[in-house]
Amino acid sequence: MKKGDHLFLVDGSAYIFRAYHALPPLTRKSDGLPVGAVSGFCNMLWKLLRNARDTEVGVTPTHFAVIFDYSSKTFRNELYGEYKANRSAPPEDLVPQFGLIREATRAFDVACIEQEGFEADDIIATYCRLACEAGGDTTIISSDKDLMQLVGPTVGMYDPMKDKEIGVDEVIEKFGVRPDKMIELQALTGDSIDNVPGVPGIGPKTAAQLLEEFGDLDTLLAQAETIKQKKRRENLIEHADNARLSRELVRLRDDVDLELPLDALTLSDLNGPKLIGFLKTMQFTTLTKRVADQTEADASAIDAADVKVEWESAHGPDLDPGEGPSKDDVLAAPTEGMAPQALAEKRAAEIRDIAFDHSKYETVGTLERLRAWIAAARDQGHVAFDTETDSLDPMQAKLCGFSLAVEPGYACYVPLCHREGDGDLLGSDSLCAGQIPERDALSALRELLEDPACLKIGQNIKFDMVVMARCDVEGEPIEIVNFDDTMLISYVIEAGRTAGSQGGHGMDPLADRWLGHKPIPYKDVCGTGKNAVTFDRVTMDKATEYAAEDADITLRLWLAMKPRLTADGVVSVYERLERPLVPVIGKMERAGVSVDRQILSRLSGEFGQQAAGIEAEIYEMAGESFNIGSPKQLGDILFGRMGLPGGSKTKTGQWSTSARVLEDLAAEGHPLPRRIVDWRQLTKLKSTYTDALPGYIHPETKRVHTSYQMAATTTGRLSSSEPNLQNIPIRTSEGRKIRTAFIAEPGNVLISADYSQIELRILAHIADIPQLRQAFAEGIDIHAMTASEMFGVPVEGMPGEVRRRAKAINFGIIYGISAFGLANQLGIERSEAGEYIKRYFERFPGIRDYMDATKAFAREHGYVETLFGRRAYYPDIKSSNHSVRSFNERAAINAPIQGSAADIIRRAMIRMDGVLEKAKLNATMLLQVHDELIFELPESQAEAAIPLIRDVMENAAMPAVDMAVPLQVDAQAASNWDEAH
DNA sequence: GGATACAATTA
DNA sequence: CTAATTGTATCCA
Repeated sequence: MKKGDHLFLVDGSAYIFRAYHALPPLTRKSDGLPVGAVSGFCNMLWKLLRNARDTEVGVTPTHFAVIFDYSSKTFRNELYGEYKANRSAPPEDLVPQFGLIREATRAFDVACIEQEGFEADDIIATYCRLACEAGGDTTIISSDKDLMQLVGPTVGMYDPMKDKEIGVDEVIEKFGVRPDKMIELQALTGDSIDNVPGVPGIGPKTAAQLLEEFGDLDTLLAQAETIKQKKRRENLIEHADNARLSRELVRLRDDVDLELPLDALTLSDLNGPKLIGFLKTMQFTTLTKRVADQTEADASAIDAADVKVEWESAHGPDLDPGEGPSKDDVLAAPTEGMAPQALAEKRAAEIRDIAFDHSKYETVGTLERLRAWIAAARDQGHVAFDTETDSLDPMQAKLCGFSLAVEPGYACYVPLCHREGDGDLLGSDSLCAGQIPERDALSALRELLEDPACLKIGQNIKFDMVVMARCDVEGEPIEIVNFDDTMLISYVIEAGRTAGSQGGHGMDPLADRWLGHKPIPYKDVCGTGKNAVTFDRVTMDKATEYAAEDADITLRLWLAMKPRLTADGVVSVYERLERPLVPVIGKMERAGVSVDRQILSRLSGEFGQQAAGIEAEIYEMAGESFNIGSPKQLGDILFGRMGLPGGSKTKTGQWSTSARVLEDLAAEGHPLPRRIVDWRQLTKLKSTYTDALPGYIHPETKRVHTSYQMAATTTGRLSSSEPNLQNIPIRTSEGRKIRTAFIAEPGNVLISADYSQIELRILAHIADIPQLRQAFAEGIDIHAMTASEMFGVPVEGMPGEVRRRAKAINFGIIYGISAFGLANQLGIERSEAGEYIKRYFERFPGIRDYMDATKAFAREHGYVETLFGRRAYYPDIKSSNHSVRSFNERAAINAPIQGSAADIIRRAMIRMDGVLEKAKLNATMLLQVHDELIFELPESQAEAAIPLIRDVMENAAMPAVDMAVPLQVDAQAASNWDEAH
């Protein structure tokens, strides 16, 4: 470096925090990766490097470096252990941006500097000194007051956000002292964010005045007795040592042993293609264009770079609590942007105020108009999309039309195959006029749906995805690439908050809650009962009002709700546990499972015959015939006419005829109740499974396609319906037979892989219970271990009954145990159950601590969290009604355990396809049953697939959560589900 | 036909 | 004692 050269030093870490807080949240279009701070950083670097002459800095750099903090552990912590101890962990959507900003620096071909044991400020100070000695000038890109001590004749500062230079005069204007006195000024004022003590009661104004009066800090402290103000005098005397310590903490070191010499910072020519590759990866279209223009590169010829994003690495540079925003940064933010919470509220309120006007919706009848709408959508970068079909089952549904919304109030409906005429008389109905030929409309639509640069917003978009995938007009299924789902956003921000009467995450309740709007009821459009018609028979005017409104509402909901993800710190739950799962589950639903009709029909016959036999026996014993399926009639017979002793009663005052009660009666020697239980079991198996399942076999695929609900439970579990394949019998030998009807295609096998004791393992991890952790680490029988701890019985030769009780207690713990419930489960007295619980807590005090802590957390915050940050709300946990409150407490204790297990298997499912594909295995994931995954694949590949599947599942928590307990997965292959499990 | 009660099935 | 769905009976409009 020589005279006339100019060094730019960017305070990278400070900039990251400042940009994060000052700029509105921005996420990458294709995958929701948070990139707001990265974008701000890139724009700033570009400006500094290319337009330097135009800015007020007025100079062009010859040397350039971006400097980051490496870790919060520096020599200052040895001086003062509490230094920066107040700082909290950075927000979750900032974490992935730390690494990206370093990548950005490299893409700009600028030195990227961080050094262990030193703060960025010390490195900056050292380069400043070296540049000064070489006769060059320096500009520090920062507005941090900690750096102002370096300002002098050859060193200036520049605030890139306010586009403002800070020189000697500006420092004096702001703080009332010359830059070389900044150290002493800060020594007096201290800094609550960095936890620099200072002297109490002294702020910047007083400090400047004192330094002016006494000249320097040592003189001031030596002559402190002469100060008139009593409090100030006492504080200065009492905290003199703190002031001296603070001076050492704020003084920057300019003697860092640099890894990179000053001359290595010489600015090289910009590598346009490299930078463009990075910017394309980030999808910063405006800046990409600008860089391409300036460097005369052809952006379209450059591929997006392969940038690694580590959302989850919990350790490493920038990530320990040492790096919260400094006070200056936080104060600077509100003038330039808004806090995420305020922004979310403002946005929601603005959207709510926009009125609905159904008359403005357009019916699109020509390809030109459709193209115009699609162009508007692409121009905007996002569009709400909704399909209209003739069925709620996406595997049956035929597409009738679709709607788009580009801005609130601007929406259209594109009818595709609306018909008119009398459908009952063959051939008398015909396609309505004014519709685009379906093929043309769909190929235009494909362009939009498959364009990764345009975000498609749906309400339960999995439905639309399955419908569109089945619309393979050109032989290729239509994909929806790059999407958001308002149902899932709602689920992530308010699971549990809106349960019950308020009505969950469907469009109608969401529109009511967020927009104060009641959508046109479906009944008003299609009628009800036997007058109901399918959507393709609705007149196009009515269809447009209804369908376009749906897209309009979806768009508004997205605008109103999306910012809440950032405000609540749950972006990663949505992006890592919900959104990527949508196509995975869509694929499973489309795959379906093969069910053997013959086996079911044979079983149905068997069950029917047995039930009929038992029915006759029952009438014989009862002395009359009655409706066994009616609990009311049954109760009258048993407890009225036959005079048996009743057990418990139901909440309506009826005698209970539950299996529990009937089994107790059977144990007392009455033969009839036993037969009732048998009859009920058989009729249940027949009606719910063997009779109903064949009706779900799809006419074309010949397979059964369940529907998974992603937003149905409070805890994060999926649910399955139509048919529910998550409650196929397994407990009894009769029931198990039903599983033999779930088969692989000829030449294929089914693999069932299930987690062993996942919830107890999660409990052992969360509550950190040494005995449980050890037992799982050693792979020993967990229920026997519990029994042994509690009852002092050795595991060897333990009676089955003892282990059974311990097992019930272990389950009870996961369910937020109560003496009442445990007594019920084990059929013992409540007092005895209470004794068990007491003894359990004595042996495992950590469990009680976990339960108390969880309840306290839920009461304070109104929600609990899983290991992965998913929230479950329990608004009634403060209820004055004891049973309501207790119920909520138990649910709140259970939710982090059940929910963490649900999160883990979701993670496994999301990763699974990629791993199997990479290993060239043609395995299809078919079903999920909470802790189990079912696959179908060629028999020859089963041996190779099993270890792979186990590996993905066992390591699914990593790297986000490093479990203290290993996860264990058992997997087997067989030709049917019964043998595979 | 729609809502509710009760009993069954699963993890 | 946690989380779900389904089928039948029953009551009500």
